Amino acid sequence: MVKIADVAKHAKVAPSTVSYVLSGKRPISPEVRRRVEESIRALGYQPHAGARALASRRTNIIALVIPLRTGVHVPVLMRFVTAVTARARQFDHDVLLLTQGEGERGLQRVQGSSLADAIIVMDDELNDERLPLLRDLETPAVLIGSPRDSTDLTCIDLDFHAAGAKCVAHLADLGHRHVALVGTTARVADGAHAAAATRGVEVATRMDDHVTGVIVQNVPALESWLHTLRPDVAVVAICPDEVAERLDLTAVALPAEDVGRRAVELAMAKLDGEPVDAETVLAPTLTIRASTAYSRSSQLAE
Amino acid sequence: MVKIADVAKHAKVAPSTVSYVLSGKRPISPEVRRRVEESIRALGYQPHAGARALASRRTNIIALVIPLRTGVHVPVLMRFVTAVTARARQFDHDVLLLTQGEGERGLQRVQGSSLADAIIVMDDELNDERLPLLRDLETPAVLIGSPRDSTDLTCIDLDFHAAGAKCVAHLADLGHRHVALVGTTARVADGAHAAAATRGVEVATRMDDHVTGVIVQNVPALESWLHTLRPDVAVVAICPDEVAERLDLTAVALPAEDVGRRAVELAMAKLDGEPVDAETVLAPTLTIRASTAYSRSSQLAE
DNA sequence: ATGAAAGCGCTAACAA
DNA sequence: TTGTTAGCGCTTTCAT
Repeated sequence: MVKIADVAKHAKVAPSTVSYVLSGKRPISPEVRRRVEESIRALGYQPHAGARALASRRTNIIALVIPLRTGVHVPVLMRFVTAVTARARQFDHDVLLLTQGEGERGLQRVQGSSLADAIIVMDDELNDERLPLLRDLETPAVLIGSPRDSTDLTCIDLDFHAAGAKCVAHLADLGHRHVALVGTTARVADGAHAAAATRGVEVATRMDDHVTGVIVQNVPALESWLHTLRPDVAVVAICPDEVAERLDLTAVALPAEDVGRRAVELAMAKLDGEPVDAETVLAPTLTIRASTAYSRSSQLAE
Repeated sequence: MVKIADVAKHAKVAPSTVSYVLSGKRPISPEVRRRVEESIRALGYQPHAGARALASRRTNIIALVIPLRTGVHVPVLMRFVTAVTARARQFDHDVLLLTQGEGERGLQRVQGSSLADAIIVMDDELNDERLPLLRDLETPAVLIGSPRDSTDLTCIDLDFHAAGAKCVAHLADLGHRHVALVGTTARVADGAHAAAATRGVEVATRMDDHVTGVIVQNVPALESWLHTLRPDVAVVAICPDEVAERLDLTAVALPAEDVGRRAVELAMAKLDGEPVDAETVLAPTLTIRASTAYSRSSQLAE
């Protein structure tokens, strides 16, 4: 194994100089830098992660905790994961994968044994039992999801309130005046009601004959129900992109890549001691598909 | 941070004794063991991963490289991943997730910086560019998949030869005498032909009027084709469980959990210096569903 | 701008 | 059965 001392000898400098060339933590003369970099290349030197972690108290590892509950949409989960690992690499970090199965103990282990510089916890389960623990963690932590109370946390998620509003706005634009909310969470409903109030749209609590448009969440579970809808009822969904695509649904997608990236950025910011918002929220994007292809007004005109 | 010296002091023993209690690498008197364990609990001691890695040259981390090509069935991939992490934990190891995007460099980095004790590479791409590198790796490596040449490797996969044979046998049992192979790999085809020879079954290279049963692989791509088949043609598939379930197909499933588990076991065995086979192959299991619900003979009898 | 040297927290000889 | 101690390879003061 080639170690820093070997490089130092080869470049005729002190080991610390090699270290500083690598870390950039102090000025190095061009000549020395050149020699050191040359030696590193020549010898194929790669710093020992453990030694580095021990001396610097940085592991260059991010722990990522993923949920394995039934009900999580696996392809979306996977997109989160790959987005996180890709972004982490850009910060010269690797990703340690923990599964929910380990629960709190996983977090404690990571923290206790200094396995990671930061922890990203994915979960949309609003009242997670690990939330208190997450608040007390020394290790910088970022939560992907929207807990009821984000105090002392760093959270990132889609702006579900805005998403609800956007869905209503779209239906309103098409001329719909009576819409129903199906399977929507509180935040989406709030957003929908807020938008409805300003747009003169009535929000029904359940389907009735006046309803000409519906906003649905949790589409996978409602798929068969959707098929029972009259074809002239407009549907706007809040669901994974692929599901929306498959069913040709106008929808606000969960921006998995964005969320994953931002989660890493937040984690790194915290690690650098920068202040970050407790709640980061991503603007929704609505993609129009067949389920709202025809406007209410044109239907009326027909 | 509580360190081993703190525990040692608290338990009135030497640091090394604490270390040995933890590792079990030398006999400890019951009394001392009790005291040490008590102190560990009282102080909430957790060994520093980096320090441990530096001193013992073991990281207790397994690197897992997953493919992200389009075409990989994500749910199955995820089942591999969770199976690997779960089994790894039972060996007191964590999982570092690398994505294929990094290619060879990822492997070199893991090895060069001593990030992991072992590497598991998932890939069914037969002629992977990383294969030569994998052969030369110092770090114990296990390949999930079936490369053309497994010399100097440790591979684990479903026994596709046996799977092909099993499919033919099942069709033969049902009275089929003319079967076709669709989308099958060489190994499956070999197994199918071998079984066909002993069972008096004709294997057609393409669909024709004599064919009463087909063996399909790569089902997702063939889904629409399957719908064009006459309903009395029996279908046996080699595909993920969930796909088979959704389409109600008699099938040999890819045993993701088993493969993941065994991959970890192989990696740990190699790490312990135990000799392992170059190729480990898992016996196929065939689940009977609607696509072969009626035997040929009973159809003829009708 | 560079070097020397003291640890980081742990494991594993080596001693007893 | 237990203790003492010399590193593991790196970072980071402290000197110069």
